[in-house]
This record gives sequence, structure tokens and C-alpha cells, in this order.
Amino acid sequence: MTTDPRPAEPPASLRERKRERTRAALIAAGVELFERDGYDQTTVAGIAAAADIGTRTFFGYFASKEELLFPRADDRVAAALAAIRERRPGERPVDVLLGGLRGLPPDDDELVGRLALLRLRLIPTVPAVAGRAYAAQFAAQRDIAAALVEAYPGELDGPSAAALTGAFVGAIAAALDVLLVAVDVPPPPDAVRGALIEAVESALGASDRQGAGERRTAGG
Amino acid sequence: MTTDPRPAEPPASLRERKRERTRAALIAAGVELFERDGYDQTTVAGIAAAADIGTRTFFGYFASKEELLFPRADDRVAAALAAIRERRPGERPVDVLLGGLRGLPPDDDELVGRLALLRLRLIPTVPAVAGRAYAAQFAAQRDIAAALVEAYPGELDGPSAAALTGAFVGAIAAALDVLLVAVDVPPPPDAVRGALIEAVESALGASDRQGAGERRTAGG
DNA sequence: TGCCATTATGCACTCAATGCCATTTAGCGT
DNA sequence: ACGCTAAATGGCATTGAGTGCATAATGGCA
Repeated sequence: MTTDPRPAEPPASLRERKRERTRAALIAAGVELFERDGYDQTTVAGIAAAADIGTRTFFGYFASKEELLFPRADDRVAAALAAIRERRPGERPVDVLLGGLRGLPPDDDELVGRLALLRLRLIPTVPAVAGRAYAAQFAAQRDIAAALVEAYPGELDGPSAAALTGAFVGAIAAALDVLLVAVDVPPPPDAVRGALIEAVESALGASDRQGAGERRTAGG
Repeated sequence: MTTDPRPAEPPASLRERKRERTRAALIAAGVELFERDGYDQTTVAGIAAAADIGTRTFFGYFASKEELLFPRADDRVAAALAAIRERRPGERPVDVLLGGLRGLPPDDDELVGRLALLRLRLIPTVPAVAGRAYAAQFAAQRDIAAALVEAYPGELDGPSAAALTGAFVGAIAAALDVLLVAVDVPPPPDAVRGALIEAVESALGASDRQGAGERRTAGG
């Protein structure tokens, strides 16, 4: 379930290290400027200048302005896939997914970090950012749904697996929005995590909640 | 539940009728060109030329290129809100939402029409379109979640309502993707509708499906 | 040191989108 | 029918994202 959290190995060669430093500088400059001046008011040229590189070079690091907000592939997808892989026999799909969610570290940066928070705030207001986030979510759902179909042959067909995954991811996204964006000051990470899990469980009707008491295998 | 499906009243004044015709011509030209040449290859200037208006005028009708794909406010939100308003006492939130889904007309254009299909195909590939779709979905979820909180005071709090709504909408979106986009030739509308309802029900654990036998109030 | 591949950058270009402004046209009262 | 007003139209210029191309700078390696 641990899935190797953030290796963060510094690349070997000088060239790669330098490139990684520039990349980090670009992200830092972007986040800084986005927060200070707003997304639309911040130009790529400005970000590049703040990181002390040419404007053209920016696009050698990120394909677009909004890509800056999605610097890494989502670890949560890997966590979900791992949870499916390590499922217990008889465990229902919805409980497997919820188990994966519970297994995430409480202070997961991708869930409640500064960049993630900025991203969440920008998604409802900037179409381009929303589009990028949606694309990532869609890809994630496809992967998870495919894994579910493979893990539950006969029980789950394509549409059902897609619907279940969409419900799961949709519940998380919507709950996170309420818990992190629609509040004045975001609560501490572990509180967010607890409330998130509770909300998602109540939405999906997990074993711990309403009825279906036969296969109560998932522990707290 | 019927919610006045497509009034389509022709506007009174000559000016408004003319404007409506131009608007329809723009949509038609856009859909045509998008399908023929692809979204990115189609320029706003090209669409305007095909509809025989100036490029600048296009933006008097649509704020952006992708707005062309979202010509009307989503009726389904209204249907969901109506379903919540007309709920039966004791009916669980999830069953209310599913009831609203079942109440939709089988050939709802917004669900399976040509424009909707093109939109669904474009969403995974064009970030701008995805962004617009996501924004609409987000707004819809906020409205529905707010209505749910109001309809179920004490039972549903903000995060729970958001999670449930997100799960519902997410399940629909993901299932529609599988049923309409990830197939060679889309099946007939009523078949899509039936499969969609079935998939969403299985994902959300409706009364008709798994456990939770105490409050079995919702009929078929 | 010198060669090679990668990286950085400048320049010109396309296209979406916006602001400004002149012109046309529909709606309406007289 | 006439003329006024407001909306609609569209041309022109501008900004900013993103791309292709050519060239220079730089690290890896013999």
C-alpha cells in the first residue's frame, strides 16, 4: 500500500541536475506569480523572466502554461491500482477503492499540498486548468476502471466499472472542493483526509455504512 | 418530471429571429468543420466565413471557440433539481437522483444527440473543450448539492452532499464515455439510456440493487 | 582538446481573443 | 414616410499562447 512515496532521487549527471533545478525554478516562479497576480494576468514571458530563462525555453519544459500546475503524474492512481492488485478475496470493488483511499498518507502533498491547493482554486475559474485536470482525471479513471474489469471478471462489465470509478473519483473531487476551496482557511491535512473519507463513504454506501452487512471484511 | 422539454419558441422580433438564425448557422458550420477537419485545424475565421459573417462578429455570439459546443444550458440539471423538489418522504437522496435520471426522455438530445456526441468525443482530446465541460459539470454539481443539503437537513452535510452529487455525475460521465465514445458505432439512444441507468445504479448501490433493505420506498 | 548530442534562445509566424471605432440596420415614435 | 436610438456588424490593431526553424551555448565523453 505504501507504493514508494516520493523517491526524489537527484539525477546523476550535471546536465540533468541543472535541468531539474530550472524546472523547479519555473514551477516556483509560476506558483508565486499565479498567487500574486492571478493566472490570466501572469504571462509565460513573465514566468520565464522570473526564472531567468528565455521565453521560448519555457516550452521546452512545459508544453503549456497550465502544465506548470501538473508537474508530476498522480500517485493516487498508482495507489488505487495497487489497492486493486492487493485486494482480499470476496472484497467488493467499492470497498477496495475506499481501502486504497484510506491507505493514503495523511499528509500526501498531492492531496493537500500548496500546489494542489492552488490548482484546486484555479480549476473552477480557469478553463484551461480545468481542462488539464479533467484530462488527467479521465485518464486515471480509464486506468482504474480497466484494472477493475480485469480484477472482477464476470462481476463488472465495462460501463459498470467506469460508472463505479467515475463515482469514486467524482465523489473525491467534489468533496475536496467543498473541504478545501469553498472555505476561508483550509483545515489541517489530517482533518481534511478524515472528512474526505467519511464523505466519500457516505456517498458510495460502503460496507461500514448502510446495510449490506454480509461481507464485512474491510477494517478501519 | 417533464420540465417542459425544448420549448423552441421562435423569438418575436425580426432582429432576434435573424440573430437566432445566424447563431444556428454558426453552430452548424462549426459542427460541420469540426467533424470534417478536426477541432484544432478549424479556425474561428473559417467558421465565420462558412456562416458568412465577419470574424470579429463571431465573438458577439460566442465568447470562445469551444463555447460553440455548449449552446444551451443543461436541461439535466433542471431535471435533477425538479426530482429533488418532488421527492417522496423517506426516499433516500441517491434514489431521488436516480429517479431523476430515469425520468429523462429516452431520446434526450443533450444526452445522445449529434452535438453531444461530438462534444463527448472532443472532451478527451481538446483541453479547452474539456475545461468548458468541466466548468459546466462543476456548476451543475454545486447547484444539485446545494439543493440536496436543503432537502435533507440534518441528514446530509456539505461534504456528503457534494460527494454524493460528484459520485452521481461522475458515474454518468464515465459510463457515457464508455457507452458512446469508446465504441465504434454508437448504439440507439434508448439502449444507451438503459445501459447508462443500469451502470449508474450498480455503481451507486441503489435500493433496487445491493443490500440496504430497510427503506425500500422507491418503485421501478 | 575536440567532437557530438542536448539544450537554450532568438526570430518570425499563426491563431484565439479583446478593445476601439466607424458603419449599417432594425425597432419605434412621430 | 422620416428620423432618432440602440443594437449589430465588421475592420484594424494589439496582446499573448504556442510552434517551426536556425543558431549558439554547454555538458558528456573520447
